[in-house]
Amino acid sequence: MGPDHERCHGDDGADSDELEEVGTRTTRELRTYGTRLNACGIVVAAGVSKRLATAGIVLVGAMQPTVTSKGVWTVARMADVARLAGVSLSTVSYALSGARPISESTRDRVLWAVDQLNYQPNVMARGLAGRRAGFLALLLPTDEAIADSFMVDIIVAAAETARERGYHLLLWTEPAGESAGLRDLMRRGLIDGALLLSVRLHDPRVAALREADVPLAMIGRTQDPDGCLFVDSDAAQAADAAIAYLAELGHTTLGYVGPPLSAYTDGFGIVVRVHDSLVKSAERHGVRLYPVFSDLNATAFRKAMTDLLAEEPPVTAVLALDDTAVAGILNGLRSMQLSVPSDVSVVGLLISSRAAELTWPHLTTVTHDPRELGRLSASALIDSLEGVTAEVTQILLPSEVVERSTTGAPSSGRR
Amino acid sequence: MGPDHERCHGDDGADSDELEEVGTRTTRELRTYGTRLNACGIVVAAGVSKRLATAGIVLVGAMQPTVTSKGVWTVARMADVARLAGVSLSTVSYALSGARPISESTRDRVLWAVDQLNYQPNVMARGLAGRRAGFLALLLPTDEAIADSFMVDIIVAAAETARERGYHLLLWTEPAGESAGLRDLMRRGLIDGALLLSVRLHDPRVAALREADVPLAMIGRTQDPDGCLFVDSDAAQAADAAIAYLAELGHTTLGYVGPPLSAYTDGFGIVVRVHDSLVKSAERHGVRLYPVFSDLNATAFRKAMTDLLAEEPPVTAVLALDDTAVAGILNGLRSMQLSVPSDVSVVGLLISSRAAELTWPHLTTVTHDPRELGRLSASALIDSLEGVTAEVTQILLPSEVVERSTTGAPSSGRR
DNA sequence: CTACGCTATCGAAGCGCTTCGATAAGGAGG
DNA sequence: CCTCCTTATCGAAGCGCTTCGATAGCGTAG
Repeated sequence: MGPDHERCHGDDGADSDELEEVGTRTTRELRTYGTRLNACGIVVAAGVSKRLATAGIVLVGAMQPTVTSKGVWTVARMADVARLAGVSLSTVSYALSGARPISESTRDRVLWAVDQLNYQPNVMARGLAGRRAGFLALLLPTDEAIADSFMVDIIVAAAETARERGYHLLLWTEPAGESAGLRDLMRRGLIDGALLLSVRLHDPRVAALREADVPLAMIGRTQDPDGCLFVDSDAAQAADAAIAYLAELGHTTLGYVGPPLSAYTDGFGIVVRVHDSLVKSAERHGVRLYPVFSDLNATAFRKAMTDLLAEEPPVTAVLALDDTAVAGILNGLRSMQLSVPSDVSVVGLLISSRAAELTWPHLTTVTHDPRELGRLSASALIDSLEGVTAEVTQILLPSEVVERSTTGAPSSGRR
Repeated sequence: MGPDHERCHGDDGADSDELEEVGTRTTRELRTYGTRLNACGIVVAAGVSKRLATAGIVLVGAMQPTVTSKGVWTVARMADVARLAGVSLSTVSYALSGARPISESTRDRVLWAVDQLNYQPNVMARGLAGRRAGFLALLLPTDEAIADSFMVDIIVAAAETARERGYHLLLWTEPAGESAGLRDLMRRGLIDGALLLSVRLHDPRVAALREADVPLAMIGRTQDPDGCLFVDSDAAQAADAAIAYLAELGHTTLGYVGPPLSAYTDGFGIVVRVHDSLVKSAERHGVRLYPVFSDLNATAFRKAMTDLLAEEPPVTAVLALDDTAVAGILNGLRSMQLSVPSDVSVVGLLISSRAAELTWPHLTTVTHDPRELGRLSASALIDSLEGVTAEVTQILLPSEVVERSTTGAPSSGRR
């Protein structure tokens, strides 16, 4: 490793001169990846490039996907496939892309040759020549993130899905609210589409992408996502499920510890939607709901809990959205000598199981698999890119109650 | 959005026919990104492509980086820069890459033109023509991950660093232990180097990459990382710092709740190194250390704690490596009616602050900023790619004690 | 039997850049 | 004053693919 990979760049530049024609194909055509990947040679029927010889590579036989002992390997190009299949370059291209009809027999031969040579299309060449680049960007705001515990899962799932569908996932980080770098990215003709993480109600990235006509899928959604593809947690359904669950347990007075007011003004959609939905659901289910907004620190949480318990009647169950908030609430209750769930039940909304199991007692949550967010958004974006669906996919993921150890029936005689 | 971005692909194919020469440059040369990015036009002095006209775009003036109201924008190519600077294409290339000497005055003019046109080199073209692709792959095992709470931070930091240095970060997911997909990736001539996450002591990915001569940097390290670039947590130092810290508090009998034995046999380097280092450090500091291996579930953790407290004398402090383990231990202690830290102190090794603050009491940790892992590894890899350093960078990141609320002096009279 | 329209395939022209050999312009040495 | 170098710049040939127009072959209708 180290600087070694540069070694064979000191090319004497004379390699193609002393090479004879081999069939209809010059050795130049058969050139190796040696310039790029040191010690990688292509097999030539007769004549050994000086460069390869220098690199100590012995070339034998015809173009085969053989990997010799010394790490010498061959990289088949489309021309090799065409030759082996006995068709022209363009036929191979069409056979693989399906852009024009190719007879079944020809296609079979091409596919056979592809398989024989273990051919992998060169991404760069494809991107340069065609309209499709084969890249999706995953736009990741760097500064903060609400619902943070979902992040890794979303990312990994999106990457896996992209890969399965033949795309590459590019990670693009940028402070939330900016889109200058993103614009550059787009002008480089590099990406086919973008996946937006941590979408705000008014997200400048969306405008930038739409203006440049880069197809995009939001994970989350803006205030008015009309005509724009998105996959989001169904906040209304989750809120309703949570309230219904607590109501069923017998709770009639609930508290909701929401994020600090700044999260609302910053335009985190999920925060706003959960809040509104909780209020509506509480009404529908005939339970009282006291929402408070709390900063994300121990004192604030404790104050929030004190306030909620000072209501008349006091709350018997508390809901929270943020994983820090949940930990803080449990912490606050404990320091007030109240036990969970016998004194107060706690429910976390849209919290990953990873985080839920780091609390004690383990947190009852109303949530869905965060991987679905990554998987579905990538999938929908690719569908739209490839014209599989004519419609704009908009998905709201329903949540389920995962009962762990922070919830129970309200204590009858407390206070 | 949705299927819209495909609209102008229904190209009538007649656009270049009716266009006249403009200066020395045909309108063909000035072609737009319209095929790729619908509704993006390039400004032509005379003659409007039918395709652009159809898209409702009005073209005026000369090639300028103007972004008109309707989202019409121009994408400068190197030829545009060359023309504006009054030099040849190759001169621009050399001026930008520095591959050949270019006079200062010329370079200045080129840079001025680049700035004027807001030129961004096309990544695909550069990758195709040159030896440098401009991509780094971040190899992410999909199945599991020890030290999981570091993951997002590492990923984001690596992406940011790559971007700052002019590289793109590609996310490549693959089940740990496999490298077939990785091989394909490399044969596609797409990546310049790879960043390996969750490296095991014997990691097949390393062999695959080295065989293909793809430069790589490990985040973590294999058993024998000789000659290979890596950035890893300094397990020995962290272990020693933890032991020293507890010894200083007055603890003389410590427990270590290690991951299940399978983590050792699976070859997670960090697990093995922490274990060994703890044992050595304990000896050096003259304290007793009882290591136990525990499965990652509540019963197992409780059993582990029971065992440790049954030692004679019983342990007064417990160390753990995994964040689940830490939560489990705190949980177990609580269910045994023992309080933290007055009865038992708990220290987490290499646990992110995010996770540390989800526990209650907040966990004292011995750790470093996980972002450093991402930042330094990306940085070192790029340095080695660009030949900045001749040496092989191998970094062991030191940790610091972050005292939160789970540690204190041992209670004198317990039990 | 010829004209016509299809379909499957081919050839060639790029995509936007890097890189290599060639060349013009000076400077030094004879 | 001419030759030989050196240095800065240019021109052109690709990189490996997609795509467009052209063409050969064939079936069908006139």
